[in-house]
Amino acid sequence: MNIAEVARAAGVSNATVSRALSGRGSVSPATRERVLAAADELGYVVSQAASTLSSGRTRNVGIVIPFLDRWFFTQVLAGAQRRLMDSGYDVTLYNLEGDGSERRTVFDDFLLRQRVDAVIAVSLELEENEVSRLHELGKPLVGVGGPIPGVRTLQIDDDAAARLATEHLISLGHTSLAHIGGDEASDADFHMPIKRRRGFSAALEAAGLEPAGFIGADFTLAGGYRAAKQLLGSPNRPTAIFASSDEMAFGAILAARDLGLLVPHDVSIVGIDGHEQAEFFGLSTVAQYPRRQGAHAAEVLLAELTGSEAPSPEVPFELVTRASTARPRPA
Amino acid sequence: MNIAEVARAAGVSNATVSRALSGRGSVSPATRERVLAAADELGYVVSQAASTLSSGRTRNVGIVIPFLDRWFFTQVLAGAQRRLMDSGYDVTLYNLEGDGSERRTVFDDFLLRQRVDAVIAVSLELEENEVSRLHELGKPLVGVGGPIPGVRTLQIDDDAAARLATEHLISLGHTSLAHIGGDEASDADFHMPIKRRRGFSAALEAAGLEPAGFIGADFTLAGGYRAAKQLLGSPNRPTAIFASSDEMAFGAILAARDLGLLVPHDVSIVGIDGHEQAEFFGLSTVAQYPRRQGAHAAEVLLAELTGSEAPSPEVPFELVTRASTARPRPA
DNA sequence: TTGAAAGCGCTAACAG
DNA sequence: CTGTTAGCGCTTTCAA
Repeated sequence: MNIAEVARAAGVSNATVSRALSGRGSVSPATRERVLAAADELGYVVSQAASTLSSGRTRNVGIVIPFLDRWFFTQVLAGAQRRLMDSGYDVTLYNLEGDGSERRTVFDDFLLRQRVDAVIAVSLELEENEVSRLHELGKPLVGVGGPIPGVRTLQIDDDAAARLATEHLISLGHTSLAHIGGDEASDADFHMPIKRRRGFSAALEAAGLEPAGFIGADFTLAGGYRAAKQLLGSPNRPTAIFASSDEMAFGAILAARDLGLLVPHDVSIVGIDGHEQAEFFGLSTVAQYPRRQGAHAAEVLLAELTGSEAPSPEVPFELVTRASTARPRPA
Repeated sequence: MNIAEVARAAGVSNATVSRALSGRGSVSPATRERVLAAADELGYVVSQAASTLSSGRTRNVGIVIPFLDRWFFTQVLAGAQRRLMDSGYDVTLYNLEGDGSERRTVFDDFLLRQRVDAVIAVSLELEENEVSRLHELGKPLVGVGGPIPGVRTLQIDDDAAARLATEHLISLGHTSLAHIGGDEASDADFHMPIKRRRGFSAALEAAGLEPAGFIGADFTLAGGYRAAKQLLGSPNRPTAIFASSDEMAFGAILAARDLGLLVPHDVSIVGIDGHEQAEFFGLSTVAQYPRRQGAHAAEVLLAELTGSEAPSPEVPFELVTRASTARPRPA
């Protein structure tokens, strides 16, 4: 089943079938109608390989991701995949987790094997030559969740988001605030932890307050738990904790409970993310929308691929207040 | 940069380069050496499209998945992707979550567009004609996490796993056991909930016990929480709960705590999955290894594609005992 | 073991 | 608006 058979059935040339089916070039409505009918009847679908070979377009986008088991990443992936599929694009997934050897493979072999039209890099710090090679090949590249030098990137303003979370606590009247943030090890994340910590500090400073503590941990429930245990177990424990991610914040909530502390009565806790379980935990958080970020990234790429003007990448975030934050208990 | 340039550089024909690089057909060691050197030097990689068009092979496997935000699925995906990448295969991700309209698109357009050599279906009940169309196209198909009629599938023996979990509780001396399982809505899962419930019942029956309760919920933390609250809030609450998934079990643990019950002192809780957070929660569970299941699935496909004998799909599971289960408190 | 040559199925100039 | 035609780059007979 190939284009020729459709052409024969519709009584036109191969080229016309190609035009009618792809939408490139003009075809009279009547002819298009006939072609579509014939193609449908015969159950014809273009051969991806032939089309690619001839046109240079693959209708395939590569998504490179550092892990698969973090909520943020899968959300971005899902959002991007969905948006791309809606436009008839396939998504090839490159999961870099592991020893790092696959990273070179991905770049040297896969991306260069002309398998993709464009690339989305999620929370990944690309090396300069990785970026430039993609550029040379004319492949649009957009980052999500971390800035890549010279590359359009979608990410929330981490500094501002952290400030928002902190100011929320301050506005409630807290004066003893601690922060649970990323440790040095979380470097796949472009200093994101540092920016959030900076936002925290800035908000405190603006209010004339001193930080009541900082503990680095990894971005997991267990990490948040351990850090919070430490913070809340100390003699002069803070009355409020800002955690750099919701998963950490969940851990902090559990730690507080295990210490017999009531949230928010004894300690207020706020996170960043808008994780789907935040509602369950009653967690106040600065929500970001990774799914939309993924979809936006896809749109930017799609626009670049079709030569239209790329949409301006707005990356909204907002405070969602739930039961985990309240005024501090009067001393 | 194409095969011809490499051929020229190595002083051989295109055909020989193709043979040397693909390993199909015989080439003298010396020649192969020269070809590889030339290709490497020139930074040549075969054009996927041209190769596919000419050979009919895509070196691409489609993975179809119902959601992206469930631990089990992403683990399977990661395992399969990794194994396939190691063998030089790409993975195209089809995420079916949504209204179901994309399901037809995926089958009608994407899979038939000759974009994949094989398909892995994760926890997806395929319709008969979907299966047969893949068959007609000669595309190997393997399922993970749910049986598809007429298709090789990797999945744990749900009945046996549930029995194992239940017997663990019984062997500790519990006589009042309840079950939190999937509700009717979880139908993407091939009656898996039903099989697990059956295993639970069978184990009780074999021990001459009556079930102390069953509540259906969805496979989430919140679902498990609500169900456990109900179970544990009742006047004659069970001393042990078997939850169909670890996430549900986490919810049950939190529910117990919120009710002021001690785990395992007042109530023992066991799950199924071997979720990465099970350790944090101290959850006893019947661990399965979805990552390995994904890798196995990939191996089966790879074997079928190369014509070698497919490995026998072993799908192990085992009881991992932690702090959430213990003897019932003497009455 | 190696080379010559015929496609694989589609797209995009170009001509009309 | 439509047809003709020349590739796209590789694989695979078939011969040598």
